[in-house]
Amino acid sequence: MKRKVTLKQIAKELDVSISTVSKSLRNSPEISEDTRQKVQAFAKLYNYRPNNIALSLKNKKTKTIGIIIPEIVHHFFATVISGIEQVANENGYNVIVCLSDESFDKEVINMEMLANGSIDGFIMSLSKETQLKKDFHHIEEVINQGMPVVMFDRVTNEVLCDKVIIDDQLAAYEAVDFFIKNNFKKIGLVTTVDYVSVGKLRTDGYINALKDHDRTADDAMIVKIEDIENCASKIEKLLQEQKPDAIFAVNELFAVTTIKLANKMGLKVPEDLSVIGFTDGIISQFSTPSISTISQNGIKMGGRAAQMLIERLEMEEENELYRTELIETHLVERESTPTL
Amino acid sequence: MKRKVTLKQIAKELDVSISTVSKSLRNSPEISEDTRQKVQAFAKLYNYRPNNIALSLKNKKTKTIGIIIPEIVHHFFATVISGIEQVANENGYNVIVCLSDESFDKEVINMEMLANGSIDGFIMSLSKETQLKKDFHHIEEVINQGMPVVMFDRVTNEVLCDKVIIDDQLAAYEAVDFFIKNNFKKIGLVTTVDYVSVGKLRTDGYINALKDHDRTADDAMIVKIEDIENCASKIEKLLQEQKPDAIFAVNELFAVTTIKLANKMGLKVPEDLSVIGFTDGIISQFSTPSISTISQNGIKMGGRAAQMLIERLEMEEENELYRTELIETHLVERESTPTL
DNA sequence: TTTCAACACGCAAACGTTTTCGGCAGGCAC
DNA sequence: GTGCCTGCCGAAAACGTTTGCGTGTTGAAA
Repeated sequence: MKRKVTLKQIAKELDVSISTVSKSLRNSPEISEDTRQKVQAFAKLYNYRPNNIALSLKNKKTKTIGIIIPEIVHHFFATVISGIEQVANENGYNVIVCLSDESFDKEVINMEMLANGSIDGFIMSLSKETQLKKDFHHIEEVINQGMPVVMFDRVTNEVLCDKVIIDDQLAAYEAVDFFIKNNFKKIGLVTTVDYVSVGKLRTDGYINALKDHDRTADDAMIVKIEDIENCASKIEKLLQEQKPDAIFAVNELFAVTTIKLANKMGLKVPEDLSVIGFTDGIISQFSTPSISTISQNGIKMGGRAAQMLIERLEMEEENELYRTELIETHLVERESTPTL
Repeated sequence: MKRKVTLKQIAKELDVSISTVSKSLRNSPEISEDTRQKVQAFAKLYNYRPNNIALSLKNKKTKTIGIIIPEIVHHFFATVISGIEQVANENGYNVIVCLSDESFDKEVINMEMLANGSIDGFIMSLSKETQLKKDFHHIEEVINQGMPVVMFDRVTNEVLCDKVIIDDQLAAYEAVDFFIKNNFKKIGLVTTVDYVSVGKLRTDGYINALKDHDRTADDAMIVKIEDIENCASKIEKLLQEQKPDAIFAVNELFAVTTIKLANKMGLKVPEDLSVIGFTDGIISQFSTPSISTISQNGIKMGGRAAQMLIERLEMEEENELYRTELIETHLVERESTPTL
């Protein structure tokens, strides 16, 4: 086993100083052609590669981006990571991934862990618990220490930083608008509890769309789900008692669950019930019927977030001007809505 | 903005030496109660945290695990990462994720990038291209440099290292065995091209199960798919010409695609055709009908891989004895197979 | 022969830690 | 008064880099 070779070892072997070796490898004109070639040959032979940690310490840059997300076993977040990783890689950055598991404490611990020099900046999406507690001091703190943060998807207005989101409210509006324009009468909503920021926005979009068409949003037509495991009865109740002809669900899990329950009750989708979901993930594509949905391009979102972070990292002067970028969405029509 | 405070700054403020500060914070008995308290109070006030990079350089340990996988937008790999992250976190490790995108070159570049000090060890699954080329010198190299590697799922016998896999052949055998025991006559196989290691093993399991029951594996009953985008015609041909009553598919994408095509041809699942897939992912759970499948616990797989790696990292003496651990699988019966 | 520039290289600091060792002062025993 | 021990602290090395600056040697010009 041959261990990694260092400048010091090369210097010793060739009987020159460490600085000579370093300069030779970096093609400094200070060094004679002769020794330079000798050193380079030797370095190549022993496959010398500078130690990243030492470079990080010296340069005070790690070329590493920290990602903190609630879950990775979630297609949307996986696509975002994929987008981040791609852009990061193109720019010579690595990504280090931490999962908060929707827990405030884990989010805080992970941030503190990474903030102590391991990374140059954060890309994150808030955990549910953090959104519930509205406690963002851990984020404020790293920003105060001069470490840039880019938030995506689940963001908050209470923290000043770059953000990249979709227009959740508008997207939801468009889905409901689609229903209204196509003459659906009783449009139900399956959404999250209000403290989930994106859920709330999508709920607002639903309500506004109805209002703008002179309909009232009836609370009986709205189901707010806290826990996906125990949501069946609530959705069944909505389907049974209100007999909606269309359902807008704020994520694909809610959409597919609604469809499954409807099927069990003898309702055919899309004949008896039309469904539009949110997030164009695996489920929407492959379930039967495939689900019409608001596409939310995670790859693009992650890519933009990474770009914004890297731009800020490589700016000379600091800039207090924070941007919020919108990633466009659109309705993907599939089998769960009728072709008209 | 207050930047991160260092030992040096504390030392200067309190007019003591750096070593005194360091020792005070680590509760060394060398330091008087008095100064110790003073230093600790000051450090707490300014929220001192040791710099990870400096510690890594000094200790020659980064407490970071490098993960290299073909894709993250793939439920199985996401669950594996989740499992790795959990165990890593419990042991004070972080994970840094790189994606090879199924490309040999990206796999090599990523490994070289991380091997230069950024991480303590690798957990990886081979890219398709690497499996095709059978070129593993990049892996041999990092192992030679004393950096432990744990491979999972897509592994190779040509590299000596710890591995964690499922018994792909046995699992496939059991799926086919299930069909045979339940009196299915014409059992088809939808699999990958042979160079994908796990695909080949599952194919072998299929063949062996047939042989053991005195049936011959007919090539006409086997479809080998290179590219999921252009597989429809091949599968349709199998369904049409051979009229199988059961299909074993080596992953869930193949399974759901087969079901969709069968539906299009007017075949009902499971009445006219039974299907068993592989990998208990989102698709299998939520498609209609839900798909019977061989469950492959990614969380457990990742967890075991992380344990093996960390054990090896924290061993004193080096140990050339490499283990291959098997994660058990089982058949999850759902709607795509008849209840008997 | 002296002077000076160019050339080639080494020294040392710096990044932020931890830890070994040595030193200084005070107190105690003789 | 001398010697020694102990308690407390600081200097310095080490991890692996990069880089500004100092220095010695060489050759040519004066």
